[in-house]
Amino acid sequence: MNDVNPTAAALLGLLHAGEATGYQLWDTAREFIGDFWTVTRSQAYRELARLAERGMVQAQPTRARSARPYRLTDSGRAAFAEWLVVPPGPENIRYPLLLTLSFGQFLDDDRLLEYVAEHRSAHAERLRRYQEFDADPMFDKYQRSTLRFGIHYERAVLAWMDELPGILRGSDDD
Amino acid sequence: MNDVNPTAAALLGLLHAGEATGYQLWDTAREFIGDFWTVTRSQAYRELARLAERGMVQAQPTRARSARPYRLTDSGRAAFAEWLVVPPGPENIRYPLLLTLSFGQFLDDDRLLEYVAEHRSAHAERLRRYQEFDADPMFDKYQRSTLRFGIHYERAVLAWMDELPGILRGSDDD
DNA sequence: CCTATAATCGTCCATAGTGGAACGTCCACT
DNA sequence: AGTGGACGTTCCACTATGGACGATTATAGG
Repeated sequence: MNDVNPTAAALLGLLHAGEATGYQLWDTAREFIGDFWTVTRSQAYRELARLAERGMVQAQPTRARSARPYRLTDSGRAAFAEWLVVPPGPENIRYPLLLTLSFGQFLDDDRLLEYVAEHRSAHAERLRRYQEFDADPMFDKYQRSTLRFGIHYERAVLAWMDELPGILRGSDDD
Repeated sequence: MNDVNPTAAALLGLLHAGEATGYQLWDTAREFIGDFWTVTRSQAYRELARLAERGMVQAQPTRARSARPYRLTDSGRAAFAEWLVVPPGPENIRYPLLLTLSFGQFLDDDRLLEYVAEHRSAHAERLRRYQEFDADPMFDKYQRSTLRFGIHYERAVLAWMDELPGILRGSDDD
């Protein structure tokens, strides 16, 4: 009926804060939900166009730089509310490093561990950033909840990475 | 040049173990790399067709049930080797529960915690399964490495979920 | 004030990934 | 002999990714 996909729903959710252009929505999506729900620019524009067709958002007069803000309609608000009460599905992880690792028999272990080390610094950096945010009182409890996920996740990844040299170099057999 | 996408590369990797049909590849991919790299059936068939066009796999005479096995060619082996030495990119997580959670202000906390509880049991079950595998000596060190990721990950998710009631119910403000 | 540079904004396109419907074949079991 | 389930393929609609291209506006330095 009025069903929207999660990405469209996210845009509707963000539009509750007031009208915004595709670019702005993409940008805020990146900042607020980008760590667990990617929205590309093309996608934002396409979903907005579809939502407009279906009357869930309404294009406003264009501003400078031909910026076209969209405003949430009642129908859009309703569709968002409907989407919100659908039990969320399982997560989906795509981790190229693990894919490479699983074919490790065709590569040398040192190379693998280099890849791991490169990723490690990025994860350490993200953890540091998350922990800064965590100390910041400006976030509400929902943002804090997702932030806490990030912290647990990054810590797990780091712990795992620290374990890898022992596993890979530990034994040459298998 | 001979660049293949990660999914195609995974199929080439699996084909090192001997010729296989699209169905078989999909099935083994699910089992071996499915936890961090999903390959759908349609995708497996499509990538095989593309790889065949490019001469990286070769269709063998069809067997029963019009099963068409593919065999790795030298060119395919080379393409896989090339792919393997490309540093793997960052992971990509799509977690609908976190998306819903980030819009938690429009939902009641009890409902959110119900969603969390439902997911929790699935994660607990996966952790249990992983830990069984971890005790099994039949896995080589590369499989064990990816398995260890799963264990760290599931533990992190569970720890996070156990923290949530305190965060969501702890304070009504923000 | 002027200009280079960066940020904002939109469109378009090729490629990649998801999920399920539809359909046929073969096997095991009753 | 019939039937349910596993195997196997095709096709399709929808969703997502990432980058190219081009235009406009803000802003910072000279």
